[in-house]
Amino acid sequence: MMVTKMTGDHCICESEGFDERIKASILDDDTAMDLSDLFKLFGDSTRLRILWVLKGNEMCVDAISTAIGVSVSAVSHQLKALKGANLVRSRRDGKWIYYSLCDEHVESLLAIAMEHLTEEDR
Amino acid sequence: MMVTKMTGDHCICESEGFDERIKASILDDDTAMDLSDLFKLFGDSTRLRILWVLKGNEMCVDAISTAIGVSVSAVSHQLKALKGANLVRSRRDGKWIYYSLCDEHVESLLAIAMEHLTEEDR
DNA sequence: TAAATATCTATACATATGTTCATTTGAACA
DNA sequence: TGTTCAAATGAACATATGTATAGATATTTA
Repeated sequence: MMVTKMTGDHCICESEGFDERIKASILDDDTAMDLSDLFKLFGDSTRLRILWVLKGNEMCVDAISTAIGVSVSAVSHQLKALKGANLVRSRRDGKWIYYSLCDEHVESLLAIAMEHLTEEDR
Repeated sequence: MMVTKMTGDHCICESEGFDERIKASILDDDTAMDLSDLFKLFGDSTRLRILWVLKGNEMCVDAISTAIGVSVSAVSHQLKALKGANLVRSRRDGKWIYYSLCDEHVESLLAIAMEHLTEEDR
C-alpha cells in the first residue's frame, strides 16, 4: 500500500516513483463522467426495482408498472434511460414491448452491491 | 426466460407459477433504498475519481484534492459520505488523516462498470 | 376507418444534490 | 498559550433529477 501526503505545494511520498503511480491512477474527466452516468442509473430506487424485476423475466411496461407499483409513464421514462445505457433492451410484439436485461454486467453489479450491504452490518 | 404481459387488471403469463416468480423477484422498498443510496455514491464523478485514486493508494485529503483538482472542502465532504457507506476508511497520523478503500467491493464495482462501458461501443 | 389499448414524449414542478464560502475543530510546535 | 496547518463542518446557492399530467404514437381489432 502506497502512503501519500502533501507538504506545502509539493507532493512527497515514502517510496520511489510516487508521482507516476498517482498520476497513472487518476481517472480522466471523460471516463469519470461516463462511469458516473452509468452508476447514476443504478442510484434510483425505481430504476433499481425495474432492473431487479427484469432479472430472469422479460416483461412489458404495464407488467413492470403493476409489479413495482409505479405509474406506466414513470416506468417508461426510466426504461428509456436504462435502454440508453445498454442496460436493458426491448422487443416489440404487436401492441406490447417487452423489456429484458442486456447483459450479465447488470446482475453482477447488483449482486456485488447487495453483498456489500449485507456484509456492512456484521 | 419468463415472458410476461398484462391484460386488463390481471397478470397473465405463458407458463405456470408466474405470479410467484414475479413476486419473489420484487425488491422491497427498504432494500431498494439502501441499494440505490449505495449506487448514488458511485454516481458522481468527483467521488468516483476519489475512489479511483484511492485504489492501491492510501492518501490524505490534501493529496487527493491536488491529485484530482477538487477543493479540500469538497473532497472532505465527499469522503464523509463515502465513509458513511463503508466504502473508505480513515486513519489519523498526527495532523494528517489518511484515507483508503474499505474492501474489494469497491474495486469490483468499478471494474465491472468499466467493462460495461468498454463493451458498449463494440 | 374508428375505437381501444400499450407505450412514449414534452412540459412543469418540487425535491435532492454538489459545491463554495466562512467558520470551527484538532494536532503539532514554538 | 498562541500560531500554524490539516481537515471537518454548516449554511447558502445553483443545478440536476424524478414524477405527474396531458397529450401524442403505434398497433390491433371491430
